[in-house]
Amino acid sequence: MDYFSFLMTMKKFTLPDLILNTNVGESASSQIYSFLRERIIDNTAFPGTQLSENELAAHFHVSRQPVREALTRLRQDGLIEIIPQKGSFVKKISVPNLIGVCFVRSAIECNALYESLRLEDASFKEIVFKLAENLNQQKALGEHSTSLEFLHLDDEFHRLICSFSGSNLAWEMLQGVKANMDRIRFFTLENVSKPAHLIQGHEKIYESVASRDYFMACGLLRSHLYEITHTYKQVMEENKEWFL
Amino acid sequence: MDYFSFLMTMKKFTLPDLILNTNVGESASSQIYSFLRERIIDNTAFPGTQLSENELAAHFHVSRQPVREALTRLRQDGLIEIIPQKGSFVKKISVPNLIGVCFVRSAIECNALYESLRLEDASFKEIVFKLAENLNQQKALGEHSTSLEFLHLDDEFHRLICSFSGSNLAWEMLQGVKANMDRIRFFTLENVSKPAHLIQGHEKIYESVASRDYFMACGLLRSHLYEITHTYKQVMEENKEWFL
DNA sequence: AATGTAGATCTTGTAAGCAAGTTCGCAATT
DNA sequence: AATTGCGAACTTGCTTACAAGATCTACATT
Repeated sequence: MDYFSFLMTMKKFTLPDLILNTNVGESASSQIYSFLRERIIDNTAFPGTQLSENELAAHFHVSRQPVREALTRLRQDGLIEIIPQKGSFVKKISVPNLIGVCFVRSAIECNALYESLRLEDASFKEIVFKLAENLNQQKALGEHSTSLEFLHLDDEFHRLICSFSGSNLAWEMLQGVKANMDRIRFFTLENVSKPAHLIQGHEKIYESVASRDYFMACGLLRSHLYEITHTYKQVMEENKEWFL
Repeated sequence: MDYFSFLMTMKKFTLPDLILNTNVGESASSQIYSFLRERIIDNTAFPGTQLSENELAAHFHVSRQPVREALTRLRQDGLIEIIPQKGSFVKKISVPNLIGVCFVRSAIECNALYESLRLEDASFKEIVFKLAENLNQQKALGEHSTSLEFLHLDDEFHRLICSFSGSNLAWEMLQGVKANMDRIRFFTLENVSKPAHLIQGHEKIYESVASRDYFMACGLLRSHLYEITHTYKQVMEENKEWFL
């Protein structure tokens, strides 16, 4: 049993003492925010976990103030819930929210594909080339990759699709609502939707895009994005208390 | 010259002393956040305005902490920029961001229209009925309304369109990215895109939706949403220093 | 007159402590 | 044994105070 698995068996979310990087231009609260956000998305801090300001402050060797700011930002992200005089808790995964995110993602990514039709040829080919590159990296990783490594490549693939819209803005906006979905993907990757399967999906999408078959690409992309609305059920079976 | 206009002529953003509601369950920081967010969207706190933590704390008769939390949330919304040891400033309006928001909105709202085709008849008719009701309210307000009143009805119209997707989630997600767009709409409403014109647009969209002409409705909605990418230019001419 | 430097005065970041509400356990009482 | 009540130990919200960097002004120097 590795360290993170061990943590997940504990009732309270505990951390090793962590020394924040004081030399870098990043503030303490910002570093704490990034750290906690990652721990929530990779489910080290699983749904329902209590995040105590005092405890976190002690672990990071800072006062409560920077921790409070980090928690405020996490609440804004919809990842935690702060109840006055009770505590701060990692939110449970909301299935309606998951479906909503799928809808928003497929709406935006498919429309980005549609915009690609208006793109000038050079720009179009540039993105297609980057997609091919990314796909090769996915294959190179193969089954030997960790979930986190593959997730980054998967994100990059979909970011490139969004860039067909002419800018990176659409993808950036998706980040704000994507966190809840990523928490589930972290699990399905190891159980149901393994990398090999996702790579197949990406490959089909890529081929349709490259051959400028918009309708096919759009349909495949939509199915690909909505896959999680089926696969989450298996994760839910094993961890019912994590879902809302 | 009314009070708000007066404020807008000043270099620093100043406020009258405001007493926060202590009896209500809402925290001080939350009240300050809501207040400042509205002032930024209605351009009382115009782009470039400095928001001093000390000054705000004095005006609200609280310490810096709740003000800091409010500012942190505003930064997360992309409405202000906090520069350490320099100050917090209302962000300028970004034209690329505006175009990005238009893209995201039209992608989501048009896809919601598409989902309406799968909706069962009763649900469909219920939303159409609400749209008609809303449209009547818009007409009732007429030209005698304030920008803010009309904006609320306009928002409700588009929220109803999003509800064709089966839930309110898509609209809620749009709120996070819509703020920058609303700042411009507040001006164009009084200069270029007057309510009467927008009501005409809404009416045409409504008719297409009601007669289940998906392609027409989608096209009209898209044009309607992208209108601001042309009308903003007039506002920009008069206030170049507010734009990025 | 132009320039450079020191200091006062801004700014946000962080620390430490108090206030008020919730929860949980232990002890006294019935 | 069951229940009730009090208190200790938590929680977050807010206040106050200090730290450190940025900026502007006034004065001295060239």
